[in-house]
Amino acid sequence: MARSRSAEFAIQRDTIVRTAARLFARDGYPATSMSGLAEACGISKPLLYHYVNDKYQLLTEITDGHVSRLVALVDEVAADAATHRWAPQQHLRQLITRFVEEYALARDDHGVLTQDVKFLGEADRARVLGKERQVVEAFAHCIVAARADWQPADAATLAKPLTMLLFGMMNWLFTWLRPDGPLGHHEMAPVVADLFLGGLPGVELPADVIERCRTA
Amino acid sequence: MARSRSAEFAIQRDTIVRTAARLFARDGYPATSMSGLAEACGISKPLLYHYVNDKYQLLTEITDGHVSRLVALVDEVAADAATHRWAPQQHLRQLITRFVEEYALARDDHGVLTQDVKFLGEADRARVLGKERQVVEAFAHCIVAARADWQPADAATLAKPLTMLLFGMMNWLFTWLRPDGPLGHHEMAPVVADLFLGGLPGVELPADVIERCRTA
DNA sequence: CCTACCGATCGGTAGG
DNA sequence: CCTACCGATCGGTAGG
Repeated sequence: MARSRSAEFAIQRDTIVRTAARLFARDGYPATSMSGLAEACGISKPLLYHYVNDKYQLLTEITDGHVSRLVALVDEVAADAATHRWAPQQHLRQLITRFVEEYALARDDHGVLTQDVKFLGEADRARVLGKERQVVEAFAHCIVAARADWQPADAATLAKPLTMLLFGMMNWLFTWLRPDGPLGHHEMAPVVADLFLGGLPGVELPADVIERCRTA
Repeated sequence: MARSRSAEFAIQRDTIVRTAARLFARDGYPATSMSGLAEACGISKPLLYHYVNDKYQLLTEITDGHVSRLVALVDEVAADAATHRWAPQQHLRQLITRFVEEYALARDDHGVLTQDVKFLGEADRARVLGKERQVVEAFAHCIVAARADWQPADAATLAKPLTMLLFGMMNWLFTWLRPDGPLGHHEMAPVVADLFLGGLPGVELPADVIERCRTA
């Protein structure tokens, strides 16, 4: 059965969005031209504008689509954790593994998310950052559960910063990990988990810093 | 005593380079216009071009200047380590502290280095990445020394990736740490060191992965 | 002849 | 679905 016109349209459009993500990730949003994108897609510029409204629409679609999948991934892993009654450490390890896997699959989209979110307008940026915050909170909640010795003030001060250190490792991964290198993301995910879970029990802040943050 | 004309020139020029770093870090190199830079400096565009040859010169100066200070910083800390006969763990902790301190002082420059190095020409990029590699190797050397149990193949496989995880945490720090927040980089540097040094002893890769990387 | 600097505009190219 | 264009703005420089 032949595909309908709208199915053909959706396929061609998706190719364009994938190509745009690749170029945005490589050159950055402002340095990517729509002519260059048309050329990379093997189509004319007017035809490109048959599939997309404007350059900005590509940016919102790539960033919002990716961060929405990350929010869904957090929920998926939480469901698995409930089913299997995972300890917080195992839950966090699974979050790390699944996120590194997703980042590898959506390498370009993730590059655009970390690099070009600043070019979103205020409303779109707020929506994307809101979803990022949901993801961060899921990780932070898991980290707090893994540190049963923390007082509420310790958790309030340290959970988010430690989460961001973890995201620093994961987000930075794909800036240096070569896809054709001997070590892939599949080998690195457990290393990230081992390093973070191994270091987590020993992290603490001086009591006066905790107190200052609590009253700030 | 009045400053000489060339001293006035150097001061005004430095102000321009600092402002360019701030705008590049905020908006990215391609999205920053020379008209906007001139306006931010409170001077006309022709006067801006009296101080700098072109836009690209600003990018090379900011990135190369910053990474050169990082290379010097590595040597400084190595000298301190030799003087005080620091253990590798203490040496690494000091590297982390001093680097986080330098990143905080040169926040804009570091943002430009991590974000806009791709807009350098081939020769300039090679020079900057070469200096980055020097810095990475100093950290990696320290990490290997801190893991006395490693065989040469373990060190060859794990040292660079672990170094990059550490740089991921440090480089990502200033994307989320608010300068006016209750927690500053001064409090976060020991947290980064505790987390990394606490997790380092427990990190390992399966023997077959080490073997595959050794023969790759 | 040098420096410091302005108002105006250059050749090209961006998104659309 | 292409050629031919636009309003604007880019990086960089002219004359005075």
